[in-house]
Amino acid sequence: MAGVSPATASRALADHPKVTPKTKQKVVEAARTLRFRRNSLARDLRSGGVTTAVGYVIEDLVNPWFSQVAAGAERVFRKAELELIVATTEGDPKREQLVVKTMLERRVQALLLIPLSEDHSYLEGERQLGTPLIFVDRPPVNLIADSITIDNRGGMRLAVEHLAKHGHKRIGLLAGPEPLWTTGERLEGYKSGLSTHGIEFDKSLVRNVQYLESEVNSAALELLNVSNPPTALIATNNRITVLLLKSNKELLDKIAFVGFDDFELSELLGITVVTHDPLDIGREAALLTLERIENPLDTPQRREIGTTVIARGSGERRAR
Amino acid sequence: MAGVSPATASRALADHPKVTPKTKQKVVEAARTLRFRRNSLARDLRSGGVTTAVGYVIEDLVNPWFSQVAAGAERVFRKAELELIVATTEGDPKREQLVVKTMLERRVQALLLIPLSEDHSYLEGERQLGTPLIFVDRPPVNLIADSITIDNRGGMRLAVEHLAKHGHKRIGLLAGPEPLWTTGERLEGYKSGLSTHGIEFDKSLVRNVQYLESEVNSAALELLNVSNPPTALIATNNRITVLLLKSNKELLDKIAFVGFDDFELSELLGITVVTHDPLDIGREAALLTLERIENPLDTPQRREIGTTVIARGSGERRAR
DNA sequence: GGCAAAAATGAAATCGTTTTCACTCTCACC
DNA sequence: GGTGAGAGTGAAAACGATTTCATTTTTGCC
Repeated sequence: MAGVSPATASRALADHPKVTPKTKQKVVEAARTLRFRRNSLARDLRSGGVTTAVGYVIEDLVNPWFSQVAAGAERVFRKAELELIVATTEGDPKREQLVVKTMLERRVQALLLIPLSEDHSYLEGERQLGTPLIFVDRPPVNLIADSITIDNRGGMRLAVEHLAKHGHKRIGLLAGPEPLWTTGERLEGYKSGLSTHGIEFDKSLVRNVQYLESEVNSAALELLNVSNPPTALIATNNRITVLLLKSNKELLDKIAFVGFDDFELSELLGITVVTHDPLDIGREAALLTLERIENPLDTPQRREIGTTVIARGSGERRAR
Repeated sequence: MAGVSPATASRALADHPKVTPKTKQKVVEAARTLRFRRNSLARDLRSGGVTTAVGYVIEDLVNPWFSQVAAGAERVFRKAELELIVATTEGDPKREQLVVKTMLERRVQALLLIPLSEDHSYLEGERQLGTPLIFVDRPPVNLIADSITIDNRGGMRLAVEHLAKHGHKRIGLLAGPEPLWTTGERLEGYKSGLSTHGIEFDKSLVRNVQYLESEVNSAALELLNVSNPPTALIATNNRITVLLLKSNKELLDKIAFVGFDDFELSELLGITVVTHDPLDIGREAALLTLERIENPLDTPQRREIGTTVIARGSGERRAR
């Protein structure tokens, strides 16, 4: 329509320097009236076969923590003109593989992954091909790749220390499901914190629970009814904290309590927590991703995000 | 490597019927050892130039409401083997245009949009080209397109009715920022609800606020200090409700209160709300999208998601 | 074994853009 | 006016898969 070759048209629309203003104007005008939209598929295919997108694989979008991480990452990627393609695994390790495969076929520049499966050797090939793989919240298993995690052990040590400072020597632990890597780490941090303060680890003060109101409630009641019961309680994540609040708020008025991970309205409810900023994790993960895109051959890194205690009342009650 | 032509290789990997099991095996094997990954860019380009992805443009990922909607949509799209590409506008209408353009260049099958801008005529061309455009939570302006919204007016009428049933005749309203379409709708619903119950609309009982704790607090205090003060209060969205709780929980113990939109821990706090399920919105939006992909020429629809009252105590206090 | 039909495979075009290379044209300078 | 440099443009290849059409191979049957 502008009476020029596709080559010139392409150059005109790409702001190429070697094109007469007159020609350019003709092309731009024709493009507008034809409602021309450049096809990125063809464009990306031609120029190296890599899209300007980054994949982000998560368990599920309903959990605000995941979307906060996504938000933090997105803000960084946006500046680098990278888009986010999101896919969920729905807690199914098999789906993880499928979803990852689709992402890679889509030729994303990099892949952020909150892993589920217990073995990531299936990604070894991809790693060798040079696609940056960034593990978020949990490290890779049987694979060498970059990862960003929370300082789970350190955070838990902080929680124990906080309670110890307020005179507690019997500290109960409501922990999440066992197989989770983070649960294990936090348990280790708990033990390490106890030993630092000369408190002996007592297995009867630890309960692993599923995320059900009833189960959390009964586990908490059991914990408080052992002989020589705890004077303080720690929950290893915010889901447990919230379930505990829903099922048995009064219980938390009687003892000292510290939760791991913050949650909305925690301030209003006066719940002391050890926490971190999910946006930070996303941001750091994205920054690491950009570095790895830049230098794909550098040694993979393992970075940790620090945690802090926010005192709001529940964790500052002194031991009897 | 398998000693066959690209044509045969393609057929073998695509489970084409006309390919010998033996050849297929050779190809599959070669693909594995070469770590072959099909390039969707090329594939999609060849087959019509449309990706198997749907764009989702939102204001920001931090707000759980948006990600819940995304989750609802994702679940439907997953079954249709469509992926979600997410981009945020960060509250900038100009960015909306940019982001939408990028999505369309990426050749998404459809575009879900929680619109920000006040004029969507810029999408008219796209609509004519047949790309399904689905507006979520707010309808399009100056454009005919599909939309899914909450029944804002109906919900607000429910809230008023609920309070009226408990004897309230003076009902205050803490409303969000004026320019928002939803705010306007909810205000209309409030007025309509009042008139149904023979209560006269009193402008002095309505306050528009920005999302700041201090502003919400002072607006609430002002409302309760007018002559002949309200005995009940409605907040037009959960952000206001939460800010009110944070700034002045005691205030809500004194009067009847109904919030619009639910929020985490509302149950624990005993806050009565008019609500809907964001997952529903996402689901419906996705279903509508699939329909439109199927029949691009059908007349655009405007669907509404219903609301219900959940009584939890705060809204059932009787008027003095 | 020969022949026709059916099945399997390959050659080549295609999707829409970018880019290299070659070509033409303009312009400055001698 | 001729020469050469440089700017602007076009022709054509390329990206990696799919698909049509033609060709080759296999199969079934007499």
